[in-house]
Amino acid sequence: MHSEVVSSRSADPRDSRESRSGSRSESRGESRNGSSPNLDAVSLAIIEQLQEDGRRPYAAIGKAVGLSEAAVRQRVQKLLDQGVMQIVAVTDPLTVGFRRQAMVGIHVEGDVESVADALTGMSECEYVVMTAGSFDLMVEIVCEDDDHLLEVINRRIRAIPGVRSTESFVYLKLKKQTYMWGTR
Amino acid sequence: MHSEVVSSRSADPRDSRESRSGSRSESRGESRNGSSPNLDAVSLAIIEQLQEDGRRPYAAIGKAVGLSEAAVRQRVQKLLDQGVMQIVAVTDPLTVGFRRQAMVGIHVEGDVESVADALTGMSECEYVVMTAGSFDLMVEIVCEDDDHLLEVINRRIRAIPGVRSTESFVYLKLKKQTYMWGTR
DNA sequence: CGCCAATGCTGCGAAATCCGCAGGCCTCCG
DNA sequence: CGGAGGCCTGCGGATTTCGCAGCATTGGCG
Repeated sequence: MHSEVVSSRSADPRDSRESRSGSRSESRGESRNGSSPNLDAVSLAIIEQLQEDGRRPYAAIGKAVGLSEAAVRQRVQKLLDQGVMQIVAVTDPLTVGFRRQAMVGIHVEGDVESVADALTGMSECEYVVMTAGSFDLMVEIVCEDDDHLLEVINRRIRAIPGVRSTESFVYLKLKKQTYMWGTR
Repeated sequence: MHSEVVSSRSADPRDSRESRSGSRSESRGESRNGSSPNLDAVSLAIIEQLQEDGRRPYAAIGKAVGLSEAAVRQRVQKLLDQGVMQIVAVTDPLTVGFRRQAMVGIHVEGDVESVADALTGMSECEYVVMTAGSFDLMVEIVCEDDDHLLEVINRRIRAIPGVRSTESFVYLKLKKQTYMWGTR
């Protein structure tokens, strides 16, 4: 994702160091079944606990999964360091002042990845994915208002070399947004 | 990396309701459609801190935003209760065993919302949004493998009454995924 | 104007949690 | 056999969380 994994301990405000774990390359992962690092049932259970409440105490998690507090702490730290998991605050864009969202499908000529990289650098792009199908790229955009949205799509995205054409899907209503995979 | 997992803490997280007093916060809250959160600059700064590290201690946050520990704690609790924010673990689907993702555009005849509701009930649908444009709905799907994906798209989604046709965009590579709304 | 209720911040002990570290088991090789 | 590495437990001490009482500000109202 290009962003960083946050470390959890700290107690020091400027301790925002991040751990670099490859993470960018394993999305290539086609490896049948063997790709997953060390995710046993216990780690999965820990993740599940933290999906319910990212601030749940280690001791409570340990009781739920059958491990000591220290063991849970070590596992969580490892999952964070490895980039398998992040513990973050997620918000509803509408409630924090972004009133226009859109999905944009993009047709590319030439190198798709370079276009994707350019999009990745734009702060308004929350989500950039290379796809198979009639679009080469799909991008989710979060803007403050219509003017902002127009400017991003027409001036910025279409100005990227290699972008042949775009098609926009303005959000009318967000019906569902979860982050619960791994718990099914 | 990509993706994530989350889930709400306790009761309904989507409890988006507004506070009655239309407080005139100088930030970007703004009402307009009813959901006006009273988000001032300080709450935004708190959210920003928690987007970097969901487990950051209240005292550290307070030092960063200029508030006491107790005040930060009260604000965070309120943001959680109001459903403005969630603190959760997010994971990379690939590392948790989901190897196929796709965005599906859907053409609907008849009532769009009822189709959307049906999709919302499917656990494989992580993201359901009603859009303006050539698709009426866009859905993100997370599956374990190709068979699973095929079954979801061809058997389940197309079986929903009102679905006229679908177009799939299988993910080749996820380039970016952030949760930084409200921090720009 | 004064009063009252509501809101939001601070400060402060007590309780709970986090954190580092010292072992104790295992397993895996050389 | 011996040692290195991985993972767990247990344990104090430092830190953080939690609940509550005070205080200041704001807005409604007679």
